Amino acid sequence: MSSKTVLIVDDESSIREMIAVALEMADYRVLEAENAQTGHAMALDHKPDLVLLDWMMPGTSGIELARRLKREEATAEMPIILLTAKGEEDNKIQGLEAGADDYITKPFSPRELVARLKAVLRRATPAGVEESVEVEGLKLDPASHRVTSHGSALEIGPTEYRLLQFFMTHQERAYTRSQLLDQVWGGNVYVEERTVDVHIRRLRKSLGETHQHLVQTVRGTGYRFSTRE
Amino acid sequence: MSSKTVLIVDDESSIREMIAVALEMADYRVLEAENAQTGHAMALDHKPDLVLLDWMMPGTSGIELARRLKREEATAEMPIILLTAKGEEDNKIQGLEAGADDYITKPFSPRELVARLKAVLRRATPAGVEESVEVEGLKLDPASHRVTSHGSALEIGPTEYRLLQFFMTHQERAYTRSQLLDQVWGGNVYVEERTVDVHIRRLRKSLGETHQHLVQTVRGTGYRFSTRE
DNA sequence: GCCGGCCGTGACAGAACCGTGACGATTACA
DNA sequence: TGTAATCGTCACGGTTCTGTCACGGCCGGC
Repeated sequence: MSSKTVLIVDDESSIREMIAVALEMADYRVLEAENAQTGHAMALDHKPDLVLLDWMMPGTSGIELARRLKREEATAEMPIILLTAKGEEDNKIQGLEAGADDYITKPFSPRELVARLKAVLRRATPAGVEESVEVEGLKLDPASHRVTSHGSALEIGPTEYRLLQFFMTHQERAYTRSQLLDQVWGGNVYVEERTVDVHIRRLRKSLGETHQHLVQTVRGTGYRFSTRE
Repeated sequence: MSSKTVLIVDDESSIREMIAVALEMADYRVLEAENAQTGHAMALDHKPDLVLLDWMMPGTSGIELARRLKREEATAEMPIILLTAKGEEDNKIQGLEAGADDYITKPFSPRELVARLKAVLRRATPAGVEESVEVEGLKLDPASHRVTSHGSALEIGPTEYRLLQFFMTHQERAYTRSQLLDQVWGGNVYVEERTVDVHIRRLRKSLGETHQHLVQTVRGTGYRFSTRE
């Protein structure tokens, strides 16, 4: 579950700070810019998953930046949430016409912010239609989030599920513990490499006698999922 | 999933335009009329699945048109959403009495509009289009808005009903709390994810011993409705 | 056959996750 | 206008999952 990156563009550092704290607590990566120019540059540079834009800023205004971002190919798909001071309700339509995806009126609670931000991200990321995979009667179906062995359900924990999913979509190739941590646990976590071994063990146990030969140890390297020997 | 047709009746072309864009992005077909007369004609002519009506218009007002549409056989089943300027909250009751299915205050975000429009379509689709669903003696009948277990009625709240309906029409698939909030609550609401858990609980309680195994927890992910396992 | 490194395995404590009852607020209804 | 129903949130507790460790077996090289 790789965390998303959010770019905050606001001239008041105290506001930026508040938002940043709230977002970091909700496990988002945060970038900050204090004016439209640097904001624009950072949007191009870091490709954040979402941009939080203050309406009123010295120099180029938020809405102007919003228009610019929507106009450019590289950033057009980037969801934008506009922040505005209370009592400027009329701007709402103007803001949304500029291409903003949502519009939050100050003052707002951090929780509201996070909730609306989630909603916007949810919409912006269409659920990937993942295909189910089957190998020797072992079937993993992402839609129902189920693993079956010749039709009967297997008990399997969340991490084992992800591990198996990764393996089944990347068969016949050896991965180091480090690579598996990256791919299955998600990059920026600090976890002992030996932990992989433990989950491999648990996965094998879940797979049972029938299928555990599919998860193979590559001594000195890591593990591999393969139907061949 | 053939896309639905929405008729917009508003005298301001900029508003019509904004709404049209939003709806087209959400994959609806859009018809526009700039006054009640042509709106009325188009409603009869094209039989849209829903009508968006501005309250204040020169000549015949939106609410008047709403009443007329509800009075005539051919258009009585047609869901209507009224649009009104802010600060005219009092009209709400009047509007709903006239037969409108929902009531949106300007300014509104396209997102909000689409969400509420979906909600209205979901619950107000003319009888006959929505089939009743039955699974293991548990039957949900949209026409009578009733849930029965082997013939005897079940007590079930509005939200639980919608939740169950969604589940029964989307079986064998796991949904995250976030997705359920989108689908059942409507995308623009700001509600804690754990709230889903509580309603799942209430739904299970309503279903009773007999059927609660159908609502399954997918640990680490969300919930699923399934007859298997 | 000996040895060092590598890996399987069981145990464990802390964290994460989910079910559940309760509560205040709002809404619907009589 | 009062009463009931429903909603969203919270806090508590049980259960499951996770990451780590330690022990010991296994393997390969010499």
